[in-house]
Amino acid sequence: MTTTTRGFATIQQRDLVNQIADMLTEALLKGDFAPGVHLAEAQLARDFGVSRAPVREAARLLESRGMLVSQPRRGFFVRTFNADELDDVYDLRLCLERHAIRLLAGKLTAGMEAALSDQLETMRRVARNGTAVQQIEEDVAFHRMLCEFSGNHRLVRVFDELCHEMRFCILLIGQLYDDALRVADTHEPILEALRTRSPEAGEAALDYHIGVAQQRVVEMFRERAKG
Amino acid sequence: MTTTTRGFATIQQRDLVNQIADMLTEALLKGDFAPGVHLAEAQLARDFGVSRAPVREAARLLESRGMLVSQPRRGFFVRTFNADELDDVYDLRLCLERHAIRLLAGKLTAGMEAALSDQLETMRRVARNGTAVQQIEEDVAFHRMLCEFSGNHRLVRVFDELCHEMRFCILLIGQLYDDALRVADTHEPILEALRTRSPEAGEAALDYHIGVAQQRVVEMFRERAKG
DNA sequence: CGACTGTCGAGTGTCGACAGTTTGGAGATT
DNA sequence: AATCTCCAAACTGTCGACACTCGACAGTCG
Repeated sequence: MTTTTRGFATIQQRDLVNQIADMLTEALLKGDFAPGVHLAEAQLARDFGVSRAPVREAARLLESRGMLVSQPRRGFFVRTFNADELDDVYDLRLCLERHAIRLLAGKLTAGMEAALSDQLETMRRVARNGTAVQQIEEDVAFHRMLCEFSGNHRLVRVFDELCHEMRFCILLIGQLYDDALRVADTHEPILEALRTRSPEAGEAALDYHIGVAQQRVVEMFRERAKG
Repeated sequence: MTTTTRGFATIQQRDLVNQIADMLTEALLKGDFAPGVHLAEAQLARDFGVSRAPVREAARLLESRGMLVSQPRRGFFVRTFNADELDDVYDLRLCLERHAIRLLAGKLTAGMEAALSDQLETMRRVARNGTAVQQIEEDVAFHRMLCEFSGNHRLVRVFDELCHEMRFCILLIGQLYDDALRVADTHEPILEALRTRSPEAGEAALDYHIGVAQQRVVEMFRERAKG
């Protein structure tokens, strides 16, 4: 959080574009728009009570995040995913996190370890009494920490992009965690491997953890496409 | 090239936004704008002879590609790179290509091998009589093929983004290849390793090849920042 | 009956304009 | 001389409007 010299939080210059982008994102994740449907600028502008200009820019933003696609002279459409694309996303995500773990294993500090441990505790807490969305967010936050602690900021940016897409697909499926507490526990081996400072052990733990999730999510997604 | 049933090339619907984005990209890569300088929409609009709307959208596009950054109420600025950021880009690029090689080693077809071999030949040709820009493009094309043949389309997209940034930095440095022919030759071991279908050998060849480039480019970039 | 053509509504691409903000400098003050 | 204040110019964010394009539907001709 950026702060002024007096310690006040700076007033967020949340212009219309970002507000609209956030609202659209939320609507997309809530499933208000079916994949593939056309988003008319003028209609959205009326809905939000603004002109088309900021709507266009917000849509472009979401396009760059892979949530919308545009066709010349036809406008914006909600991004459609197929199971293969989702599989690619998970594959790439694993690639990134493996790399992050490899980097991280060589320079894990006590502070990082504590932060990861805390995050795991948070996951367990929301697993007991939290919404599905919260559970997903805290899960993502753990993995994001791994990326952050790797020290490669560019990697984090790509990870964030992939997360947007995974979230999109997961919430499209409906529900993911039948036993959130058990899912939270499966992160323990990753942290355990990191404590041994062994890149190989870390990669192995990740391979298993993400591999299971990938298989499960992609499978559910493939089923949903059929039914 | 898409064609109609009679063989006509489809008319490119190149709207202003894409044209402007391309021209801006070219100008940035040519070094017409120093890193960090402010790009005024109205001025660009006058230069291009259009209104501000398409200029804004083009700028947003370049922002999403990481070539510009924007600040609320202040507008767009040419992205500045420091050596550490460039190092991150190369680090991530190696991560991606290692993954691509790993995937590719298991399913290399004769067609893929021939394509890579051809591309290597093209590199040698432009190394003898081609511009520095051509040499870089053909070099990138070889590595892009590796990503494409991996079968993970999402990976290719990220690779393309990283390439934009690397190109930006490399052309900022001025020149890269003192001996382009030798550089082209250093790709041979990668192809050779792939022929043995060994993921480990492929990764090792890549590690060396990209490691050398990374060290060299980042070093040159760091020097330039000082002088 | 089928294929082509003209028309119409919806929607995007682009433009010029206005309001509020930021910036840089002239002038005043210490 | 250095710093502060205030103002004007420049710039961004947003808006409403217009022209052109696309897709659909009805009508026409073979």
